[in-house]
Amino acid sequence: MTATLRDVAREAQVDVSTASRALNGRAGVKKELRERVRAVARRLNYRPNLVARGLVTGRSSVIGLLISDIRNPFMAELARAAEDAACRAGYDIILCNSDLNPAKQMRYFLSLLDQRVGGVVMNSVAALGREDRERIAQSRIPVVLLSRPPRDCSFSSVRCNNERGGYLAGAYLAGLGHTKVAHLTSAVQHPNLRERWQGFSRAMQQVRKGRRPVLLRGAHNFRGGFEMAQRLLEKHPKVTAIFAANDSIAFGAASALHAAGVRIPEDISLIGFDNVEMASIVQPPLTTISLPISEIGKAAVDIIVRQISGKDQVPEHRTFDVRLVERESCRQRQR
Amino acid sequence: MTATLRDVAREAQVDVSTASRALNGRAGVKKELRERVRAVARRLNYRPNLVARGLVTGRSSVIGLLISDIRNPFMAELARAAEDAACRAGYDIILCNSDLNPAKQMRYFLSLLDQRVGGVVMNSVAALGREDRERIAQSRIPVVLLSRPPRDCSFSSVRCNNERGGYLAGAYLAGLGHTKVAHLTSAVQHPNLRERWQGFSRAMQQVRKGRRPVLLRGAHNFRGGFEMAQRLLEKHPKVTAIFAANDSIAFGAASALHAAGVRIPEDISLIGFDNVEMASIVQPPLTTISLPISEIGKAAVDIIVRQISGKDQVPEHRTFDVRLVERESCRQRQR
DNA sequence: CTGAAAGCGCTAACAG
DNA sequence: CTGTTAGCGCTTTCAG
Repeated sequence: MTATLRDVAREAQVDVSTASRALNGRAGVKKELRERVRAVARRLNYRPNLVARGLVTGRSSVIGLLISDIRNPFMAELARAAEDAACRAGYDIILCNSDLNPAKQMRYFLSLLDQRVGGVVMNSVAALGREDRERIAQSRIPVVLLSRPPRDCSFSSVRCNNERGGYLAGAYLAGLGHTKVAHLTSAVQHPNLRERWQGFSRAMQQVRKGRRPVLLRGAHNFRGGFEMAQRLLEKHPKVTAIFAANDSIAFGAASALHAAGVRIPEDISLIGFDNVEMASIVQPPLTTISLPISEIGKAAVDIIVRQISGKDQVPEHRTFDVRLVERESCRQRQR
Repeated sequence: MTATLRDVAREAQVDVSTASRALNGRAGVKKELRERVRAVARRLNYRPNLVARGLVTGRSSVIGLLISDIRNPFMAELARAAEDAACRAGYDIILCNSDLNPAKQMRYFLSLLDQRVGGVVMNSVAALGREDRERIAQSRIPVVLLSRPPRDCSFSSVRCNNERGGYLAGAYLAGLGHTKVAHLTSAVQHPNLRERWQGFSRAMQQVRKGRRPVLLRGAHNFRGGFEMAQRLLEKHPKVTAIFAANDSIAFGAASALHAAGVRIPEDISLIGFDNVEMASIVQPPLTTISLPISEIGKAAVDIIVRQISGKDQVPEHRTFDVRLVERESCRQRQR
């Protein structure tokens, strides 16, 4: 059905190897021949079979993107930027949703290996056992983590300064006079989330009268935020400010608060993390910690691409800065 | 580095063909041998090279998902469902964002062909020229459109009843007494969006005093909705209700309205389309047309999988029903 | 039931 | 500069 290199070669009356060279623009092909081959290829609608090429060259033109859940707007933005960068570099992206489930994550990684992807951008390997981590390292393909990498490991990483982001959130709330605060985060032990919590705690410890924040764990999505806020209202009614570990959690919390007749920011202040597009449009607009999501996605793919083509397999690490975006979901604590 | 079938065969002291049969569970291998081969494979961490397998069998285990933009929450939900279904069937998903740009769309389709994907789920081919459509059809791989297919074409399709959805929105607004209404939709001539508009128009024509709705076109995303609403306020200040062609547009419009001091639903009623998760959490919660997004994504992949494995290449068409979800963004028109 | 041989479509030495 | 040869890792006839 679809024309092969042999068809082109036969039609142009040259050998397949010559046709290959001509089409790939490799040096050492007479101009006239190259033109002829290219003309035939165009006429036959020839398209190179990347599967075959990958088999012989040993390198594929596919990159795996193994994330928690594409429905998380943060991940969608990141995936979009990653896909754009990959496309520009001539790569395709295979999308996998792990829900941060370790078993699922490992299964997906192996299946990406089966597809002989050139590299993988993935959330984190913190939840995986030593053996699995070893297995990933042994695969010898470039891996970029979207979180702080474990010590002495061969993976690259791209992330934001989570600790500082958490600190900014805490300092901001403390500055508004809030002493009884809560942090809504995930049940999963993800480095990014842990660091946010650490930064937040550090900020709260620095203020006098600062009590230890209430820590609630649940699913790190809209529903989880909703449920955690409900629990919070029931068990810790004195809390005057909430720091959500990401914007999705914040949205869920806002929804629960609203349903319970608790006003934001009059009754409770709310601050998020990520600054996804939606943060600016919910009512009230969400004060949150902003990070360059697209740049992170792009940087991750760029590292993979560089490591695939170059031979420098030295891991690269990039940390992006964060900043607080003040909108309308927080205010001075009322006496 | 990674063990090959030959390694397994040598280690198990059988021929590669026997090893292949044993591992693939094909009939006609003595039990004892099969066990031995499998044991060796496990010991060597053998994983089949799907690229090589695809080359010889001619069928790949990858499906292309060629959509407008994964950042659209509707698409993210659909992609997630599609990926889940694909994974269950042993397929991987390659993600491509076309922005509905015809040239980009075609480029991506061809690049998916280069990867020898087994099939493609894509938005629509309406924007493509005849020649490109022909090219897609000639590829002979199963294609599922997420919109009404052009007549006499060989593609399958999965979609919702857009016309009815538009009609429901129109009838609802008319029932609330709105006669001066506007429709905010995309500049792109997408069948889904056109059908929504047609249904909406039909509903408005049925009411007495119903004027022709104002029709505004822009980007079918948050920003587009924002800009269209601004234009609307400036040029058509008398409008009392807005039907947005999708929820993202509605969110953008809500934001612009809010920024201009126009209240929803007191001053203007707003209804969306898609019922993405966010619709229930914005303030006020968005009244919208609901469709089974996940089922659509799953159905699309299921059709591809069925057509790849079975030999029935007859196109399949599925239409899902819609319903109106009444929340708080619309109210009776005030005199 | 198992092995030998051919070949998927392509690239990459190596000769000429 | 071009053709010849070999082979990537796997499946699949075809013999034995």
